Amino acid sequence: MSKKIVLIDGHSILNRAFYALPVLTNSEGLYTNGVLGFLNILFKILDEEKPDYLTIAFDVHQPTFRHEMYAEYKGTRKGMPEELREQVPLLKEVLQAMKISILEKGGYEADDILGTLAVKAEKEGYQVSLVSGDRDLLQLATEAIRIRIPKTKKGGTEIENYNTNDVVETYGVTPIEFIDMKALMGDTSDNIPGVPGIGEKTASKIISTFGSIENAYEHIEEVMPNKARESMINNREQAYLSKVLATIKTDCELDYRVEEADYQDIYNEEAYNYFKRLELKSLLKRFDGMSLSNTKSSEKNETKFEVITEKKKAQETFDEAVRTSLKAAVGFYLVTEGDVLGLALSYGENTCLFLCGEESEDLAAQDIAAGLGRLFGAGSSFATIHLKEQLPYLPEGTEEKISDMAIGSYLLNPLQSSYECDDIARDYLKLTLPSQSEILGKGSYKEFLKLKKEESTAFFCNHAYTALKAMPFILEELKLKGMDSLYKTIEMPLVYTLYDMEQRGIKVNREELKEYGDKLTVGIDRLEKEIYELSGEEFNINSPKQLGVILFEKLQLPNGKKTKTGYSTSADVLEKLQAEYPIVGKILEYRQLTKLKSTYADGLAVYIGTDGRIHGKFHQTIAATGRISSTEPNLQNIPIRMELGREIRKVFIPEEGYVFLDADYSQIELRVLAHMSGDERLIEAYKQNEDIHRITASLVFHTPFEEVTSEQRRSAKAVNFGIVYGISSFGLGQGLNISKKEAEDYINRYFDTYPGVKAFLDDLVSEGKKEGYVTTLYGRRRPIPELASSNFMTRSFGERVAMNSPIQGTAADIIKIAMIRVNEKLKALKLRSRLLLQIHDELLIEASKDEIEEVRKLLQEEMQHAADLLVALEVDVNEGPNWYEAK
DNA sequence: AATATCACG
DNA sequence: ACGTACGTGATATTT
Repeated sequence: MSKKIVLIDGHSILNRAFYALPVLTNSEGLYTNGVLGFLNILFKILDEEKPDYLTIAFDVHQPTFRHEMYAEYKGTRKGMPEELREQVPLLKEVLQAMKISILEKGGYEADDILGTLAVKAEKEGYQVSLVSGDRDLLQLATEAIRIRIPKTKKGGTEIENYNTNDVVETYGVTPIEFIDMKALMGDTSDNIPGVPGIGEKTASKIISTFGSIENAYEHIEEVMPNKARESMINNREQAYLSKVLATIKTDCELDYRVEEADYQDIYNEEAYNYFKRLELKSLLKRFDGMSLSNTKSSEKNETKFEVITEKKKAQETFDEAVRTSLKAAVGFYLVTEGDVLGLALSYGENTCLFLCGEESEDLAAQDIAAGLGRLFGAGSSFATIHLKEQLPYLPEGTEEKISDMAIGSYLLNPLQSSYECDDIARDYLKLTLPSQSEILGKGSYKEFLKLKKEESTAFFCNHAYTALKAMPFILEELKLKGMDSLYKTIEMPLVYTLYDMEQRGIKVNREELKEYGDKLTVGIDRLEKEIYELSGEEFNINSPKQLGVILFEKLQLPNGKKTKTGYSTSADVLEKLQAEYPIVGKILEYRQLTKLKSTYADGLAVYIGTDGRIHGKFHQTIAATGRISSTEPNLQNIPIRMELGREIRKVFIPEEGYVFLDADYSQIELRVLAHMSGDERLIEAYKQNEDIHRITASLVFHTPFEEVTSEQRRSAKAVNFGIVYGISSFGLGQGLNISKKEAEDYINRYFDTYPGVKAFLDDLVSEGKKEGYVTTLYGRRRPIPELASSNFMTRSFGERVAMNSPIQGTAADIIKIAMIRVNEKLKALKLRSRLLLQIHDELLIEASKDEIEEVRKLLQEEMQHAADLLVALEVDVNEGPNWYEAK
């Protein structure tokens, strides 16, 4: 293997890092977010590549014509903010302390320095990684030079990699041709004029056809389309100039020798002191082994993974795993894609991967199934990740034996955006693993196993390995935080419930859905004509930008108020104009219809499977409050509020011989509030078993119950909602369309009426501020970092979250308990009726006609008694031949 | 990839 | 004075 060198574009990465992270300072007031982000990326790359050499290049800020133009251009928008500027020297100091080779030279840009170094290193036989945030460098990609572009995705950084082929795949041109392509399309931020009228698509087409600008001019009469050809003819000079500007120099005069760029001693005392002073706490653990040895300690225990494709060897390994499972936990991960492709196992000190199917002639999926049967028969403690996806291939009866580390780490911190293996390894094992998209990209597991055997097997083994190693820490932490019961009795059993629901799916009448869509199309066409008529021209009504111009400029409608990047055309703005301007009503109606058509009529149709059912997915680790979410498609936002939309529920139907039973909690969140706050009057109000909004209105407005007007009731209802959302006078005013002052008055009256609620909400906020998190009745936590913010808006948001999360979260806990019990009970009683959907406070059951009464009772019972609160939970059950009728 | 809008609880 | 209701996901348009 040839030696590796990593070259980093210092300014570009620092810049990316700075904008990716929220502002962060140490206690001295030094800004550190850019430095922190830079170091995170640096360490990620070092851990991943373990290169032999490393250099970081900076351009010196003053010189070159090209650069001045750039500064000026940026100056017109926003210069480098002070917070970032001061981190440049700071970063250099830190890197110097780490004894990392830094290269900067006046007169050259970082691109040119990097280009020169990369080409030089390649010539000398090195494998080169060029790290930058800038796509310009793609022109340098070769087999030996890999361009790496870190992207700041939610939840961490991911790195896009480009060798020659990757550039071709992404842009349709070779790296060399990329220069010409860029020269044609131009780049304002680099001050490359390009050829007017040619964008990315056209440029790619021209260059992939002709190979270069020069050749394109030689055959200029063949260049298509006409517009591009003419523009090229008229801008010949500019095209050639652009090419010069776009070309990165590879022949800078640099006094640089690769051998001097080795980095031996990055974890030294001076560096440690810098990290400590900057309070880069998450990075400090990297210095743990410092005093023991100063040499390359990043060469940690490289776990060895074994790949098994022989039946005999597999049997023996299963034997060993079974023996281990009798006294210790075993980590596993089933690799599936339609079928089982393999199984990763981790036990004791051994981690291995069985491959079956196409990857092994000897080992079949049945062999793995048999092995799994033996293993789960013997052992009692297993750890994995994403259990729900593996359940189709696991034996029965694994409940209570398997832990899912993604579920556990979600409970420990529900704010993360993903709970993949690499996230968990980073958080609990301080291990840097490549993410799926980094090594796999967008390909399938099958391709992945074929093309990148070594990386893919390591990837799968890491799942089993990480599950085994991280699970004890996660379980311990859950216990410490009082969430072990939540985990064991709610979240893990729910995995199986959701799996059942996904498998069952819900039947949809395809023909009727089609008819519904056609009906919408008729209405859309009619409205479209009418709108064009009224506005005097044709335009794209779906474009808020174009619509804004038509309404507020051409037609001069008043109130072009709400802006951000133009006029707001949102429903609440338009509704206020509706009465006076007929076109506005048409637009609102048009919006409604197109929404129904695209999202529901057309959108749902593509998910109907061969069995005539839609098998949506339910996600358990998304919502910060503990709710479940639904995708592909989202079955939790099927229209109901408007009649026309509601109609679509008629296409959701039960199987022959079945009916739908729909059960929903009545005001579960308000009841939870009554319980948690212990407010006596609110509890009393519920005991009366009367319309709660009317009671509230009666109390708040000091009006006899019978005399409450519908207006008063509406206001009281809005206040009740507001309370649950984390009340604010502004928000309530918005919701009720009244002034902030009036809203404030309502809120005060409400709190006078229910003083216990006020005290409870105040307590939640102060608890959140003190502890950094709030909890539900079942111990589920929601951290609220916003409460510590000095920014008023951010902090206010945190306060509302502190008031809302325990209520919404407790309601979520309760219905989860109900779901598990309902599902279990139906199965235990051997009933054919089954749970299909959960919509936050509602369960939809497909009930066999001969079981209706039994199931109705069961639903009532289980849902009502899922929690024992100070106020009774009320459940309404409805029956119907489709979802529309059952609600 | 981000923004605007709107569907639900 | 600040400028917002809480929690999601899908689609179309624009950058």
